[in-house]
Amino acid sequence: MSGASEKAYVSIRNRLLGGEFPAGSRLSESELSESCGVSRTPVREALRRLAQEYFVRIEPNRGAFVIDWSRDDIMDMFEMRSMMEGLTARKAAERASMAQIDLMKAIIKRIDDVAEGGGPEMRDSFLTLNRQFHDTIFEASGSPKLTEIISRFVEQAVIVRTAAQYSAYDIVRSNQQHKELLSAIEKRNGMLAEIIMRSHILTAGERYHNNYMPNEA
Amino acid sequence: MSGASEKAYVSIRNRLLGGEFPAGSRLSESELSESCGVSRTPVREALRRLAQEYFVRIEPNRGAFVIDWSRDDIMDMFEMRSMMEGLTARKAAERASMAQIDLMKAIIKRIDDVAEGGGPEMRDSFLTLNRQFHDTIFEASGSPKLTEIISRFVEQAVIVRTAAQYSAYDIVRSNQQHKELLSAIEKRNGMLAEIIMRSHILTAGERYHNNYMPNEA
DNA sequence: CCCTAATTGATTGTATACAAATTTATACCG
DNA sequence: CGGTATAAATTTGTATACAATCAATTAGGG
Repeated sequence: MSGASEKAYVSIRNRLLGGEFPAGSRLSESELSESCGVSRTPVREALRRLAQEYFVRIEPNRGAFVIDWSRDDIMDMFEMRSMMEGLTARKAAERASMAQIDLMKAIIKRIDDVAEGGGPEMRDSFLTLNRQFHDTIFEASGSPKLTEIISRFVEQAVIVRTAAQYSAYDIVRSNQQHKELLSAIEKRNGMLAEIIMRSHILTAGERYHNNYMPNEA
Repeated sequence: MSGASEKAYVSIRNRLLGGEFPAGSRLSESELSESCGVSRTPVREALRRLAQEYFVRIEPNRGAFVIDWSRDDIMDMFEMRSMMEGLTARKAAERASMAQIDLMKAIIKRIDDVAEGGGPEMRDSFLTLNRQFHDTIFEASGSPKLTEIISRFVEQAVIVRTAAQYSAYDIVRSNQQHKELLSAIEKRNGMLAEIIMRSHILTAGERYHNNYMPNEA
């Protein structure tokens, strides 16, 4: 997956996220091949990968088309993600090691620092740390296969696209939920951890809904 | 995806399900290309597709390896599936049309007939009808994108592999749960429908666990 | 004798050429 | 003028040839 294939994948994916291709439009292999500077073979591979991540839909003998996501679709994805990550949180509460709990504590502290410090790179730092926190939960759940499937889901078009631009206040609020979640995990209260995680994801969905779709479109 | 690519996919998938390739073993593109009667190009495409369905894992520059699933992994998958299909059942209870409810009724009736009739094709008929029933729930949930994602999940290696060989008694029992589920949907009781569906899937998981892994392996 | 390094062999990754299918354009008929 | 059928052009699908990477083996040095 490295070399030309990866190059094509990154290029097309970035352009899709940048909104260069309108929803429903068709992606020509030849054109992509030219603009990516690789041959059609790795372009085809990249398109299949993007289809797996629901960026595009491939119709046999017709090509790749940019997938359109409705508001309802996106909220459904948040709901699904809330269930999936809720499940891992419950398992993490049952199985997390002390080292993993300490790591989560450290990440939470760093997120607080980031929110307090502010600055232009605040959001990027938060996204990275937030990702690390959730990955640690995955790790602590002790279900590698399950975790891989959910990670793949989180990599999907919608989820990636909805990586919201949090304000400092939003970050503090989100991190408060992290603290509550960690507390539940420390107490080995799986059910509580699950509910808190679901709430955590669903409130993120609500925030997205309010921020990015204030009016009917 | 038709033609040579589909041919390679079906061939490799069947052989994987038939246990021809041991877990962890490496799949050579050249050998598959030869045995499938197509060139390496569609074989590579088929392997990527099988990687998406978690039949194999592809390591860059190293090839495709048959994935091994532990008992815990499989039970995790049932748990995940129970949540996913529970979600669609809840939505179906809120949105199902009369025509869809009637269709489910008809399918339930046909499953009862199949169980009563017995015969050698009983299990195949049940699997088909059972699939139709669950697909109707998906359809009735009114969330096409969500449904597509879940359908893809159900197509995965583990789920397909665990399509258990039900006895006539098991079929009757499973169909009883279908009836309870449909009753909840008719009453527009989403929460009840969700719980019944989750129970339905999890009991299937238990049955698999008991039937196929009676002893520690 | 063991460990390291280079070379050989084999396998995956990429590019290109060709085949098949679809879309578009055009000519013909009603 | 509209509709259908045919034909050309474009695009995807497949096969093959070549390049790059990785595994194994062998040669060399300690």
